[in-house]
Amino acid sequence: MVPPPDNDAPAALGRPTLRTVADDTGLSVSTVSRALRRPADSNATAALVHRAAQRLGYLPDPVAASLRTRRSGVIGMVAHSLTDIVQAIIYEQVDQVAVASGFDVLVAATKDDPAAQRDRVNLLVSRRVDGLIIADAHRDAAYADWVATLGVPYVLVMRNAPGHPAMVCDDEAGGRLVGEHLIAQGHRELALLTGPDYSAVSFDRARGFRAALADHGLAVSEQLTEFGGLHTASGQAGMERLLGRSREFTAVFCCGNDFAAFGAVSALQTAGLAPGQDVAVVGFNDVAAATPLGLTTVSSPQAELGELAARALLGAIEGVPPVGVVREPTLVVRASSSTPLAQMRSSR
Amino acid sequence: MVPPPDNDAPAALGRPTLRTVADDTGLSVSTVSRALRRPADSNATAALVHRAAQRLGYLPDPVAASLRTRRSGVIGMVAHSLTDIVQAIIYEQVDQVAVASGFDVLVAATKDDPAAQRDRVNLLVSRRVDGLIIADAHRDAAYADWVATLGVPYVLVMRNAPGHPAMVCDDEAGGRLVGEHLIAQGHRELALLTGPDYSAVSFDRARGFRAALADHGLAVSEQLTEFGGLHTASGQAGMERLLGRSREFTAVFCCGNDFAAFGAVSALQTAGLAPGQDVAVVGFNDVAAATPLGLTTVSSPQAELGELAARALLGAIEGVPPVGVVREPTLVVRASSSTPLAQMRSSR
DNA sequence: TTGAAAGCGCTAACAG
DNA sequence: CTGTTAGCGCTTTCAA
Repeated sequence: MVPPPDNDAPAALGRPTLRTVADDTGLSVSTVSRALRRPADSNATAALVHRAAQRLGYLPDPVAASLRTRRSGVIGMVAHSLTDIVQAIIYEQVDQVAVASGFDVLVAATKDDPAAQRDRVNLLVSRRVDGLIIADAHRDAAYADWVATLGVPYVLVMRNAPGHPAMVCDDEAGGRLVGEHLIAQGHRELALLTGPDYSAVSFDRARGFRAALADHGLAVSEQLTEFGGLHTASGQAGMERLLGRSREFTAVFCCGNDFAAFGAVSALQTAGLAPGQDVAVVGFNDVAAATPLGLTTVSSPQAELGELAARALLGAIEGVPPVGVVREPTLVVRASSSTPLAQMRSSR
Repeated sequence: MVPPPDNDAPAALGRPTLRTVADDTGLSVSTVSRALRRPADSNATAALVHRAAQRLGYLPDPVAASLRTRRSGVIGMVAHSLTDIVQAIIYEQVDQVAVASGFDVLVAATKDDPAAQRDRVNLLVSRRVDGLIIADAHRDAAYADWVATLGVPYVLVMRNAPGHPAMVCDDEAGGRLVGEHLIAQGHRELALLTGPDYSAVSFDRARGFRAALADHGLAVSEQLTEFGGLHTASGQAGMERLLGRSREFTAVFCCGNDFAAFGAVSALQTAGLAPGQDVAVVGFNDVAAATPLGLTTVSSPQAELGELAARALLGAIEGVPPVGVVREPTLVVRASSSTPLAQMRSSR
């Protein structure tokens, strides 16, 4: 016969568990578990247990609890890249709201790769996240549609996808603002540096821009359209290709983001053209460096969208169906586009 | 007498478990568990089990496994903020290396708040992370010392703390490079916009800068020292305070980072001073926007440090004690400091 | 209120 | 190689 385990033995090595606290207080594990989830002052036992737990340095084990309850107090956020400042800002807002409500946030970056999107989301779900914030949705909604089948509450943020709850900026309006502004400045030969088409964000901005031009009987020629992407390097390369083909434009809209615009500015400078003086340049997002650079750009309420997304998700976890929100962007005019065409150096 | 549970009953609703696969194949749970961890082609049973698992849509439950094995296949990274591009770059490298080795990464941002540092690390540890990457260490090593007591493998990155394995840039050398450069350009009245003193990074840069000046019998006066922080807003405010007090400087080193330098540039512009022409400006990190702005700065191998940290941590998890690495930075001279003092507009 | 007991899904001895 | 048995630490019926 094997001797019965000695339940009063001090817990082996390692962190104290409920058992440790139970043995210490002479109570049962279940009583301790309950007591710990009441306020410390609700009850004599609760007080006793909280004190003992404190003294013993007990910390709850969320993974054990999670195994049992099938919820984790964690929400997952999937971004395309956290080196994109906009995604980082959203992440930080989400984190802040979540932590204030007793949740924690796990992030995952996917680089917009569909395989990574599946893998990361599956991991998050395996880890029992109570909800998902999707910041890297694609226009073709296959990804978002799949997320919706998972049975986990979710909301999209920044990037829209048809038929899903999303907290987004009105990017088409943003594109229009830029188009109207440049036309008002006298520009007629307009170039466009696009962002990735799979993102509703850059797609809609380009559409709005084109729509504004169309309203004035103008258009961006094929010739003056190039891919500018989301990075300084891709923006620079795009502008170099553009310049290699034509200099018959007086303004360019970098609809991907300000970083692409920074790259475009570099390329223009290298080509001996002064942004704002020879070619007007407009970006999107109004990141910090846009100010000292004097870059005209469109400001969108990124932090607010992150906060809205987090709140909507927390609501969804409580059973309140999330409802999408669209916020309006504003144009921020700076030196890179504030000189009317007529006064620019090489205006034709 | 309670009837024995019907083990052959189909698993209730919900995801298939090992039990589901076991029942389906007529094998035991443990056999299935083992088979699933071998290659599918190692064995007739393994093949059978893998096929069944596939067919039933079985996905392993990492939280259950983690509860049992006390390891998770997850490494934790704690950063001060992911909106700091440098921290984001490090995160992405860590993530990449980790994922390639079958690990996943959980991030947490602390804003350098000690309470948040404890909370977030505790959370990560509760979630059974197999190792920790600390990117927000402080110079007073209380935080790092505490992390070391946790019994979880860890490495520091970017920010050093005495007595801990760290992958860092030689920031003092970086500060020296800046000092030598500005002196060589003819500057004698030098201002310093500091970063937070709790970060070894900005502290060491300031020290190196001062040491270089001292080598030439120069010094930064109290009068010309201001806090510039790590953000555009704080850099701008710092420069405004500086300008409010004195214009007797011809160059400024913003040792916090390039964002602080961007803020300083804005403040100078607002004051009617042209960076590079009236006042030389130098930043640190060489972020993307430094190029179009023509900001002189110091380039440090951030991505490499992230990669090194991840590899060192993975080694540490295997039992190989991590050893710190120091990488040398390089100066990148651009327009904001390339005009010698003698040729600058308001040189005295 | 409290405690005993069962079990979340998995892995790890230990026998066969 | 296989199955049996025992938990990991926690929550949650269910009785007392």
